[in-house]
Amino acid sequence: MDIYADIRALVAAEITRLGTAGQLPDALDLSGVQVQAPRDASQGDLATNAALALAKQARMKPRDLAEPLAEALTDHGDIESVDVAGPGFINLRLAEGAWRRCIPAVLDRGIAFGDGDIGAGEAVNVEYVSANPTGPLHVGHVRGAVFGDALAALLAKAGFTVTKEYVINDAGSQITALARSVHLRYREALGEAIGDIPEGLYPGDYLVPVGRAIAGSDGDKWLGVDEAEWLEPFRRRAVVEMMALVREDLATIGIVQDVYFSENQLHLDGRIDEVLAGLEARGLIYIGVLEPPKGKKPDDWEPRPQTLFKASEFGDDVDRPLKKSDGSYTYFAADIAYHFDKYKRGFKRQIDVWGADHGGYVKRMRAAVTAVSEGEADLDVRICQLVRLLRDGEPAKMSKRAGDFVTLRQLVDEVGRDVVRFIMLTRKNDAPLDFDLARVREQSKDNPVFYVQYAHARIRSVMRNAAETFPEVDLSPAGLADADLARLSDSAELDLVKQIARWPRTVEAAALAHEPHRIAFYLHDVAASFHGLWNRGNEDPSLRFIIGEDVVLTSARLALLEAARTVIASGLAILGVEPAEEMR
RNA sequence: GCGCCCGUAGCUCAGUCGGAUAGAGCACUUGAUUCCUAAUCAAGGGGUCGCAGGUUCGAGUCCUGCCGGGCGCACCA
Repeated sequence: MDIYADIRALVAAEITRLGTAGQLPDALDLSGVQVQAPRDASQGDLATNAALALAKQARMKPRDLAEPLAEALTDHGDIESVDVAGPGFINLRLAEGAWRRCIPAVLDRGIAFGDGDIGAGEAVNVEYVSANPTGPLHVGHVRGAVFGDALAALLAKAGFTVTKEYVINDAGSQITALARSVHLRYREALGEAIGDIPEGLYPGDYLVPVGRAIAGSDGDKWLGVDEAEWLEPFRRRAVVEMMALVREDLATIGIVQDVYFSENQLHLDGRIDEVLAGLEARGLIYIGVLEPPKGKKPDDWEPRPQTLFKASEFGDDVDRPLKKSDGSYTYFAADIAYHFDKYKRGFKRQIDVWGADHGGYVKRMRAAVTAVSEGEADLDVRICQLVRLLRDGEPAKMSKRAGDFVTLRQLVDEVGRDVVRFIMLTRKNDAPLDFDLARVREQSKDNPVFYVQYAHARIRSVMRNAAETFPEVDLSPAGLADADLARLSDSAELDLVKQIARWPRTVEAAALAHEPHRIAFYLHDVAASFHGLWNRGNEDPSLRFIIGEDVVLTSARLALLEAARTVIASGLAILGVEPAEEMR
């Protein structure tokens, strides 16, 4: 149940009814009508902008529209009072009982409370991480990984059918460099002194076991033979090994994707030719010469005829090359084929999660998706800005075992998986993020992970104690659902009830905006309400949760706490963070 | 030079498809422990929402221009 949606439906029904009855214009477009909580709670529980939103098309003054509507709403049982305020807002105060009804609903549904249906089962593809398979994941990958994973979970909760995908860039020249690096390590494993790793190859120690493994399985069969012979097998073997490494890394922060898609397969299957032929047939490809970039002309720039895609017809600034000067495909061409493949697999909604350094690539990719799907598919690209690693406010220094970067694993080893995931989601994706290794391990409210976890653990603790006080009472969610909730009458208690009631709407809004960080902020707010309620008991013992001589009151309060705990667990599940049972 | 993103309290940031008197944490001041971790809470002060125009009943939010910062900028992936 979503009380916001219920009241909006009620408002819409009344407008329609008044239209039919001739008191308001008929057949108004109600799409702009919203019901939301006013910023200032003294104005009421809920407010609707209906009169303001409809004034123009109804050709009426907002207040003239608001009056009859307010009058009509007064009759509804859940609505205690109605008044018209400001330019034409209709402020509603709901009966306390209407709010309290969400508590048994939460207890009944558990963490499924908040599951929505705005997705209506529609297929969405979320592609994230997609790091080049040339080594372990590093901190630069983590934010996108966590963001994409949480976004996928959020969309699933909102009722979309989500596929989580990783595209393996296993076709480019960096894989050739990787294969050569592995071959060096292979020779090393067979006893050769290889000296320093040459410039342009991958120096990281993580390739040592790969070379050793090949030496173990294949012996010396790749020694002293032409590169032409060993290169392809080494490329394949190296990619397999690196992807195993990547998946292990992802598993440490709880990420398992549904599809790992090989870009190389697109080349092998001739799918790039295919999609380009389609574009060519529609006149969207031509041979042309691009202008040099203004203000920053590369030294070796020369006019060069290339195969170009008319990206500028679909909103990009210039047309984009599909083939390199040697005639081979650009990465962009492969990416077009890849996104076309997703479209053919049924994804009209596609989301790509990229790092900040790919910002300049967004327009052309969106243009290409529009072109190949003939406007049927929509691609949203979410750019994750950089993460600055700090320690007590200073740039963090960590040993860099894997070449020249800090790995995901080092980060997880130091602060733990839940902290990594939560902190990465405490900022909008398009804002830079400071990750302070010292602060996130503090057990204080400076640390939002701790703060939310603590709220959950505290509620668990209350439940354990209540079970000792009332051993004969059924304190399970099902048992508490029958509690006499009319006993919840303190304003701080009702505030928490109202916050819990906002959960379904929070999920819906965050999913539509593709903004999982809103979940993290909501959870922080719920935790704050709970901690506040707790401390009310310090000031006034009659507001404590466990009242030894009053099992009915205690049950009502425990029902509220269990609902709050459930919503926190429900939100943490989206973020991929374990709810804590106790803090030690 | 061009494109994208960001600019909100001293600091770090929220801000609901445009809504009412712009919010939270930190820091500062003051206060609160018989429940169940004070690992928390309550109260107070603190703002030209970068600047200037525009759109409209209404703009932190949308549009245009400028200022400041980040990222990117033929054929790399």
